[in-house]
Amino acid sequence: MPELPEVETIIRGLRRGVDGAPTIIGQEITGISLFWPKTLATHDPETVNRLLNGQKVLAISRRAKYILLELDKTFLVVHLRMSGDLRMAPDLGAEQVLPHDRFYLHFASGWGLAFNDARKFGRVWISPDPASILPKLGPDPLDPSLNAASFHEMLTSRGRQLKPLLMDQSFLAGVGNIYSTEALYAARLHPLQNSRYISLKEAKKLLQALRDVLEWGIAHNGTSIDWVYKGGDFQKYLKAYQHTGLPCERCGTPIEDLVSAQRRAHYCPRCQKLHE
DNA sequence: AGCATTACCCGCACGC
DNA sequence: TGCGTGCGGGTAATGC
Repeated sequence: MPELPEVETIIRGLRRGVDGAPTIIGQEITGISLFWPKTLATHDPETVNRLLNGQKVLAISRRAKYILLELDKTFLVVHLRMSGDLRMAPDLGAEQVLPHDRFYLHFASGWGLAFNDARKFGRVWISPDPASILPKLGPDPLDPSLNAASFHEMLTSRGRQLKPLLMDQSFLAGVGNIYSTEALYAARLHPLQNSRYISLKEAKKLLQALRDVLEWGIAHNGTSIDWVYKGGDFQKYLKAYQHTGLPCERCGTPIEDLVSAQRRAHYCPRCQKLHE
């Protein structure tokens, strides 16, 4: 389910405990179960059991859309891709509890961490050095050290369509289709606008829009737009994403959509004009 | 040649 | 029932 707000919501739940489950922090691993072998990208199950057994979860965090579970001696790195989910559940046995459960971490407490993933795109890595697992990633839009001037420089030095550029994780890390669409709408920038001709003022507005949309999404526990992800309600506040044919909230013009880099983009043809 | 950008593709559930 | 679609990104292909 992952864009940054959904990943943040999942992490927050695991850290604080949710739906009667305890926090994941401090849980001691007693073993794993693996129902879809491709899920585990780095080792065979026997090696992983040996590597993880007896270790405790020290912390949970994220880098871009990657979830990092810090253990005593290594890291568990998780990417949920399109349809993955992580949940704490009691009494996870040797058989999967829900359809599409792919991987369990069993804890000494009797609770377990389940990795559920209908589309089988998600992956789990184990490494003492997460940086060696992660691909080249751009700055996080929520990182306060990213300022308008450097964002402007990033945009104008690239000469690419804004929509696919914002979703390029090596350019900016954590933004996907929903929140890039919403941010461009809020900033009144066309999804196909060439980034080379973005003004400083526009860059500042776009960065602020990205932050507003992401923070608002986090505050609403993410977006539950289809069967993939439940629990969030940010879909109630979307203004452009999947609004094709509906009137623009600002000017009443019907929202249109187009496809760029294999991904759909929704925009107001009147508010979001292309320019040099 | 070498870097930057784009297209294909991976399982599956869902809605028209 | 069949078919298009998709909250992602690695890798191959192509472009500059």
